[in-house]
Amino acid sequence: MADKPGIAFSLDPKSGVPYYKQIILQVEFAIADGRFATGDQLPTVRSLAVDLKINPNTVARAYNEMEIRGIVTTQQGSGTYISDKPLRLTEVEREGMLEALVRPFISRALSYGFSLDEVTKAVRDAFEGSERKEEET
Amino acid sequence: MADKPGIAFSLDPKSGVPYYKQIILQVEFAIADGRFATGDQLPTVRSLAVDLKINPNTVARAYNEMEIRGIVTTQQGSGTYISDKPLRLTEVEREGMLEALVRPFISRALSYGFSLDEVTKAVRDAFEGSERKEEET
DNA sequence: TTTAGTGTACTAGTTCAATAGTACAATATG
DNA sequence: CATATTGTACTATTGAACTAGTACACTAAA
Repeated sequence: MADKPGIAFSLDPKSGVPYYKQIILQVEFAIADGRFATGDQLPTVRSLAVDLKINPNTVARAYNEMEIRGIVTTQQGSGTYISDKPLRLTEVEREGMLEALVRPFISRALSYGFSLDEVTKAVRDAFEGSERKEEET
Repeated sequence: MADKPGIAFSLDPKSGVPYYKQIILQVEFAIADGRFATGDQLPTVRSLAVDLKINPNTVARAYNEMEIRGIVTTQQGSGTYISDKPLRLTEVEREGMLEALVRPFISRALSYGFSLDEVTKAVRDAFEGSERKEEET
């Protein structure tokens, strides 16, 4: 509790997932399971770039996308921080975003012949798998 | 009922979705809502290419991907047909595929702060939106 | 066997996403 | 102000995805 070690970022070059997306995912997961909380500072663009042996711009791109999504806020000269409220959207925006998220997912599930029950169960399982981690905090 | 007019393919060049994927999606949806059934013949590579004013190889690529996925079977000299069983997977394969489909979806939903209830409801809505079309047949 | 139909193979061109290199701008802090 | 630390802008390169052009190979049917 004395120091926040931050989270351990790592990249898998062979995964086919772009570096900047890997960074975003790791931050998102860290927020989801409590390793990052409101106000926490992310590693600086440069330090993370050195750490991961990639270009600062690649880190910056990840941070920028997250800022656009409202996940973090950046202040030049100071650093990048987890947003006060991870997401502050109107109800309409939330619904629109959720629908945009769900639609392609469902269309694929449908074309593969999965039933509503199967999908619902899989969704619940996946959710509970994630929530379990939070309970430990 | 006398003739099968087939489905009306169309492409949107501005959508950003590759042509071959648009074709796949249209076939998948046509299967999902009953406009295509087992054994039906797809338009030939050439005729669809002429129809959509694209290269035969682009159509062929769509058909190939669908064959790999088991959605259609092709026979040179004859044509391309909807598979006997749209998908014939073992239970293990089905579960693996579903999980692979669900996981990234859920991780995004989580990072945006959506609850299980919200997601479940959205999934059900999306599903019913698709099923409704079937009831008309 | 011929012929018209089917899918396929190979090559090339274009576009765009992803990343890096490098220099710049803003801010905190002494 | 000075200077170290923060994020940012601009450009270039690389590699992969996508599509097209064209020629080929297989099959059904006359």
